[in-house]
Amino acid sequence: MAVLPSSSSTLELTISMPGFASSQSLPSSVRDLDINQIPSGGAEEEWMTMNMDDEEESSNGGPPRKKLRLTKEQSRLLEESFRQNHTLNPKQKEALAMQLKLRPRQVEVWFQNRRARSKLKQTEMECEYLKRWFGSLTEQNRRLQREVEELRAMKVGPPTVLSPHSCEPLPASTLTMCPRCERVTSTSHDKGPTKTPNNATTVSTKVKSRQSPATC
DNA sequence: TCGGACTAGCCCTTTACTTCA
DNA sequence: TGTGAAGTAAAGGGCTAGTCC
Repeated sequence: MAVLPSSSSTLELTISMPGFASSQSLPSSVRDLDINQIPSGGAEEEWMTMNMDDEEESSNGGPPRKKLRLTKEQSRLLEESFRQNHTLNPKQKEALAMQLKLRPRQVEVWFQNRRARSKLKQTEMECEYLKRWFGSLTEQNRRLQREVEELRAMKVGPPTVLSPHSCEPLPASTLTMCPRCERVTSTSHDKGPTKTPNNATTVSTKVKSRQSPATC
């Protein structure tokens, strides 16, 4: 299993640039449109207002906000900066905004959205991993149940389970399945050392906390 | 030392807009 | 040409930590 994060806060993802791939198929006239360039054919003042001026305008009953597409270069620089740091201090934000000819608020919002996308991707990957883990545990459980049935059926055979206390072999007839954790135990409910599945120790703490209480 | 007011930054949810199939 | 889905920029509200008085 290759995708297990060591911790949810430290997962590094390689995510394709949002909207970047899809933009490749755009007509060049659209793809190369630079939102920071003044559109030809007038409306210069409006354009400057939308890009650099007071951002409260649209919330005060002004003209409806216009959704802007970031250019490839802006996206590239933002991604690059995001790779170095997932958060920006005010100075970095200001500098980046200057460099990109955007408002600091736009840079801030972009980072917020980018963090959200990153988190979403991470959650999806964790979900996928847990699904697969669940599947393999289910299969393992099935196998163990079959094994128990077989052992019960062949009572005459030599016992294969040792008591953790006495190290004496336990008769198969004394073995039961714990209804809670579905582990095979002896009827004396010995508390021997338990082992988690191979990867269990690397699952995030959230997952760990949902495991059954150590009653078995 | 404690607590209330204020501020900045972040997250989460929602909205608005664009693009594409 | 119309439409729904997906992607994403932006807005707004809530929470929290830090600072000041």
